[in-house]
Amino acid sequence: MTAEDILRRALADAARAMGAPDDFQAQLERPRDPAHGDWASNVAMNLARVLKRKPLDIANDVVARLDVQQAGVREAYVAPPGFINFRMAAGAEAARLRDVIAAADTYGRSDDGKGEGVNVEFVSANPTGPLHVGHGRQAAIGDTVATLLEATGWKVTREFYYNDAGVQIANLALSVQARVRELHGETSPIPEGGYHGEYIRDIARDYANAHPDDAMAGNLDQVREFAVAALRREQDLDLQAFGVQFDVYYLESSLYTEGKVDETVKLLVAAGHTFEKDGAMWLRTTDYGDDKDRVMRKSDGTYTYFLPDVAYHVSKWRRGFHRAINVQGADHHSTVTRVRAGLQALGMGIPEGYPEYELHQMVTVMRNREEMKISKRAGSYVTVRDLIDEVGRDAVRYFLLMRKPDSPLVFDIDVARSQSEENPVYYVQMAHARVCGIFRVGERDPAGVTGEGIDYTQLASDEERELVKALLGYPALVTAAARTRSPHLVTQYLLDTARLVHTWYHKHHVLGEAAELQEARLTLARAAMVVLRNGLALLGITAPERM
RNA sequence: GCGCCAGUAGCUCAGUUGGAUAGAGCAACAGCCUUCUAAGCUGUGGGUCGGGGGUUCGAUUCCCUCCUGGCGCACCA
Repeated sequence: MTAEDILRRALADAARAMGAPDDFQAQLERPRDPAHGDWASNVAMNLARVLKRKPLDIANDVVARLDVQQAGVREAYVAPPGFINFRMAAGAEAARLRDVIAAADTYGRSDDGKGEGVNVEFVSANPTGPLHVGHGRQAAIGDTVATLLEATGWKVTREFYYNDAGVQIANLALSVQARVRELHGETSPIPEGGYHGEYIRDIARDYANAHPDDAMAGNLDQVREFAVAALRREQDLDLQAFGVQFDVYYLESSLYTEGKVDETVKLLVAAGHTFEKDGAMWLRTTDYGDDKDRVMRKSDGTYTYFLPDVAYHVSKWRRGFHRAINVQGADHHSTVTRVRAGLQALGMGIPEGYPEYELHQMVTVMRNREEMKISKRAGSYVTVRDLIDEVGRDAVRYFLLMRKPDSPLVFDIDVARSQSEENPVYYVQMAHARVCGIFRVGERDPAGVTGEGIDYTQLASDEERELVKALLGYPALVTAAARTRSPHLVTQYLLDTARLVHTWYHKHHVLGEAAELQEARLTLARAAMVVLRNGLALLGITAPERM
């Protein structure tokens, strides 16, 4: 049990002894200002109302009841308006660096999820072109959320949903057809809603070579299959370059071929939430919070996109995922209510909040202080590949994760490619490399530094105490980031921790100090290495040992 | 018009279930390389947390309202 746990329990026990409710939870936090101690609690203020007493009096009573020597507390005192502050004994916190080092790669992991399954769906691009920056943001967020969940004890399935059955795919086929005909000197316009990127010409050329018998690309089914396969391959390469791997690729077309769409319609009709109007079949989504009812089968007999979406989520549920997270662009937020309404209408016992959505705002790419909108290959948008080629995978991932998903993101290529202090990803990696450098220069094997037999009171400076606190706070950070699905908390944490490492490194020398001090500092360096490495690993970013 | 998201330092953004004097990076200015990586460090200046109400011991955080910006409001996906 950590000092934090002991304190929390002691506070809650004292509070209950004074009349607090049985389920009372004591809050404990790291004060922003070190002058307020190493830990602080506001239990007295929270209890003031219930106990009908002044916070200061309560605080004093609580302190009088505490016996927290075992947690390493040197001093507990009260500060107005009723905070209880704790100061830890010298070396008491640093001694836990031993645990950090012992846990190594597993430091920060927990069993929050208790091994339960969760499906994380992201990217889910239509196979109609290379992945764009928005997909990149989604890939980075989705992959990292998945990793965070794995790190906190969930059994994660990464899933990619291919919309390979809609109107857009038909347009893709027609676009390729037009380019094939162009190869033979025909002027054949790209249809309305078609695709103009250079990659369409590549596919057309490949198709012509592969199917000389179909010179004018008259076999649209064949063209479509060819084009979809080509683009799926291309997207796979994009994802591979970005370091993202999926467990399941789910094809929208399979929902039709396996009869799941028809089945869903039947279930919805049977459940009594549908009606016919103007030759179309509607779902009464207003029963579930939508502002208007939605067409599910158009008057021409085809389905609107949201019906297969509902069928798809039924599939997730039936595959045993009682938790599903969809990472999508915020421009799709209107689907949230609809899909959930469809699932509710089925009356299958699927919870109201299923699936969860993690919606992210748009990405704009800047270069030379101007918005960059075109890519050579894709034409009308910047691709993930463009970015990776320009600034490298690590920087792309880090930059796309820096902001909380709710914020629009500005990707500044000039900053991302600069190898200087203004680039946060290098700043963090550099902190790791510097610490590694100590071991290299000192010809010490990091694995030999276990933290055993160390005099932790040696780590007494402000810089060391702050760094120790940051390193010890890592597991809580991972838990919080996973629970709130917030990768940006990790980038923020790494930046903060890297700063503490750099400051410490600059101010305190390790090699050549008196033996006890040197060993204590090596232990701190080793622990910092572990945390930076693990944190970067969560983001899918490398932790170089030298730069 | 309706819905969702945002509005915090010159710029880009954090701010954990409401806590103590609101933070970081960049930019600006002034310093630091015979010392484990200067891809680094130190210091300085910089704020009506969009406006106005409310809840409370306490609000950037919760509620209401208004303003501004982005996105979405199809028998498109």
